[in-house]
Amino acid sequence: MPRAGLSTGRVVGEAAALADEVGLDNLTLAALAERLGVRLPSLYKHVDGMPALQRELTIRAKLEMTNVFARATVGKSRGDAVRAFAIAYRDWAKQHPGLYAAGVRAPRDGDAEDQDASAAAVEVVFDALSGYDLDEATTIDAVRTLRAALHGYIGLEVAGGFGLDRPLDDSMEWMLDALDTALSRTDLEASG
Amino acid sequence: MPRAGLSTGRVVGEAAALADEVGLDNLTLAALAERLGVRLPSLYKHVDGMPALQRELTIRAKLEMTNVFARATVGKSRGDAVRAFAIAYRDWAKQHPGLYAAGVRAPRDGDAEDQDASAAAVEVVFDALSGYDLDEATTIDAVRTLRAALHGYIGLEVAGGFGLDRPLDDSMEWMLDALDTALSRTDLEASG
DNA sequence: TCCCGAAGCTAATGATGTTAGCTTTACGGC
DNA sequence: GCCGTAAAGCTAACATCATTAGCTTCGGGA
Repeated sequence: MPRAGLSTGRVVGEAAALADEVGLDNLTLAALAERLGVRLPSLYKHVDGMPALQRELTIRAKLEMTNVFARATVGKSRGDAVRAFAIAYRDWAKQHPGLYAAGVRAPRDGDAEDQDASAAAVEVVFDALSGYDLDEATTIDAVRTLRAALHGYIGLEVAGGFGLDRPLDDSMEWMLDALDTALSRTDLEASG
Repeated sequence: MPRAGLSTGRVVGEAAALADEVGLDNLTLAALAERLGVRLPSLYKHVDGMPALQRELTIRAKLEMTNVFARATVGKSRGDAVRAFAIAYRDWAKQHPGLYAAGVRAPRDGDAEDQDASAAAVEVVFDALSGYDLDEATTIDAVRTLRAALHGYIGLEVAGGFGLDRPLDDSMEWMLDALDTALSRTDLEASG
């Protein structure tokens, strides 16, 4: 009988694909093993159990998001950067719902690799807002607001929480306009 | 041996308390039964399994939130109403993290009771924003934005996703100011 | 060629959710 | 006050899942 030829990377990759299909909550080692054509305990040669697999997914998600969002916002600033970031964020989250769910988990204390991945992802948001010339405190406020708005919007959207009769794109556009308005106001105040 | 004297209400109530303590993801019928001083299968006399229990929690959460938020915003309007709503929202979510997590789940198609509870909760947000005199489409945009901003903020906050060196209250305040600014701007445009 | 490490397997264990069917309690009707 | 019945709670059994232990075998490097 030939070997399956697994590796940690392949196991995590298939786990991500499976999570996108059935939801992160329904990701199970049993289904993952079957998908890989292998018995369940064999997975332990590549991944140290379910909690460790979830952690791997979290880190992979953060790294991918960092890349995608950085590429989407490069060369843009202010409102353009915010819009490009928002659209990339939403598209990626909808294409990878399981991995996205893994990506919004906070690192555990002392987990340096996860902490680094998180910091890099937040850094992209900082960069996207750098064109507004905000002071330090306001920048943090704005980064938190943008992250919260997008995270909440996506969360409610994929959960089906928006039942009202109006296109979701339009409301997202209004939300981004509102943020741009607030940022420009702060910008003027700070420089005036 | 005397009876435990359970009821559906008591079971769901203890489930909510347990979920708040250990997290909704870690809520288990086994622990719930032990907490109630009863064997696990006995729970099935009052609740129709784990999925049904989660649904009960979802509905209970929406009803409670509707009451709390309505009471918090009564007699207030515009920025005051938005602030009061936001504070009540955040306080309640932090006091009831498990129940809150259950409360942000969308109803399943055809589940009239859950749909009604959801509609009532959204209605409170509409009422809170009524003082801005927005047109219908803008109202929907604003309701979605406010819900998304708060849901995202709470989600990131309880997940420990905000690692930066600035008080969380201050950033929330900035976010609410930004929204108020946007709403007042729209207000002026619409009436000017 | 040999050999050793890693890949994958079987077997066993414990936790959980679920169903079936039994016993017993408590309450309402007589 | 008694008695029958519906509901409450129980034991037993089973399926699924995660995890650990220990075995077998493949495959590349000395």
